[in-house]
Amino acid sequence: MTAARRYRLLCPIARALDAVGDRWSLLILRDLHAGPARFTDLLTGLRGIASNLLTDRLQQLAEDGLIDKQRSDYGVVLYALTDLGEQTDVLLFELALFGGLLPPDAEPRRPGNLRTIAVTLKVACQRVVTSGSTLLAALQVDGEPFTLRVRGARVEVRSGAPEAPEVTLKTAYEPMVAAGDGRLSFEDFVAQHVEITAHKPGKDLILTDLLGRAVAEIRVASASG
Amino acid sequence: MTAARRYRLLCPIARALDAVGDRWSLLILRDLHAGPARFTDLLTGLRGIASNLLTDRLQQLAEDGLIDKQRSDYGVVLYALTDLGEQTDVLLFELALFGGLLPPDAEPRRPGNLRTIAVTLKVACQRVVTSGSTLLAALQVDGEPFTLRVRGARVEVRSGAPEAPEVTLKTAYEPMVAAGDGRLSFEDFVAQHVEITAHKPGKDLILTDLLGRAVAEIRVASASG
DNA sequence: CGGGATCCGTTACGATACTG
DNA sequence: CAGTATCGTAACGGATCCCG
Repeated sequence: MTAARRYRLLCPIARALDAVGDRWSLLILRDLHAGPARFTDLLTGLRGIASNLLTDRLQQLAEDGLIDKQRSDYGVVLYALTDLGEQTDVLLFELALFGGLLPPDAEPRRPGNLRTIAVTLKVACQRVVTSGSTLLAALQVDGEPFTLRVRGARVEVRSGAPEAPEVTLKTAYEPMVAAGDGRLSFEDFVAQHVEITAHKPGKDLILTDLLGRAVAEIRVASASG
Repeated sequence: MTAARRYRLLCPIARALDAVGDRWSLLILRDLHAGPARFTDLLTGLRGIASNLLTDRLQQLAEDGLIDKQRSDYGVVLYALTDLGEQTDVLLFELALFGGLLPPDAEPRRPGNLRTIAVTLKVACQRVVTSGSTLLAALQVDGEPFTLRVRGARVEVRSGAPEAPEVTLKTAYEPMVAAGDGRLSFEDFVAQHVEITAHKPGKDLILTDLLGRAVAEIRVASASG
């Protein structure tokens, strides 16, 4: 956001919006919660952002200290959340919670990738995880690989497949969102749209239990307004 | 937001932003959490919004079912949150929490009124209130009257003075925000910027205890990223 | 005076094309 | 792959005007 169009108020809500309030910014942060990403990952994932706008936003977010531009040994450019940027997770989750109350678009556009699911899934699981748990799961959503890791009371959801997963879960994006919105019960979701394979005994139950309580938590939080 | 500039994605975060993501919308909702407001209340409170934009935003928010336009007996037009609109409270609180981590502007502009404080104060108190409490407090922030009411486990913060307050608290806006941001300790805030009068014995202690725990909660939530 | 509507200059956005 | 450059269009900001 250029200086001219900032609110410049003392109110912390306005202050937050001056940093993340313009178009695309929150969606860029959302996708970065799935782990560091290349320019092109973001460009395709955001489905419709112009490349010059992506450049502008990335620079702005970097200026405000929310993201970092990294260049690996072989010249690969990666954008990653800073510690400050990580702290948008709960905020994004609350946005998702509120968005779930609104009717979905009649003919929504498909994003180029599904990094979009990472924050919401992470925070939802984080809220219900029991400390001391351990889990390393491979998720495949419409064929796209993600890693869900629980260590201690800490949950992590990242783009990309894990090395030696204890359990593998395959599902599809649309039913996932429908379950989160409450348009599809968790039981029907699992029965009809989930294929799960345990590589280590019992880990399949741990995963479905975690996901079930995460979805239940979303429903409770949505209803408690 | 016109149809052309909507994201139209399935992702609930994008869905939320399609409803509340354009400029001023979240700040309008923020101010409405202080209770129903007139067009002019919003116009002055938002400090710098153009009247045509306010009209546009109010219509859009009404279309999406977040607010209601009411006309009282004497033709006074009031805008109020719907039940759906009320549910933006936690979202706005999380924005405030995140904004508190960002450096405040060097020379912030003053809003025309202080409705801005209502949501944040309400949700912060809501999070720490002990069920069964009862309190009716008159707040005066820079001379502007607010009502803080606790009934059961329900907290309400509204613009305007209460009828028969059990306690009256006078303070100023800037130190309030500083205390919320953590730039000023709660003890210093109370000692230097708060004038409190109990009209019913003990209610002053109940109020300061509530506020103290609310501020502590904000600090904990901000640090736990 | 409250509650807007209209007009107009400026800025940001969106789409496409192009480059190291 | 990671952007830059250009350009038409839509949104914003400020001011003025209008009507009950």
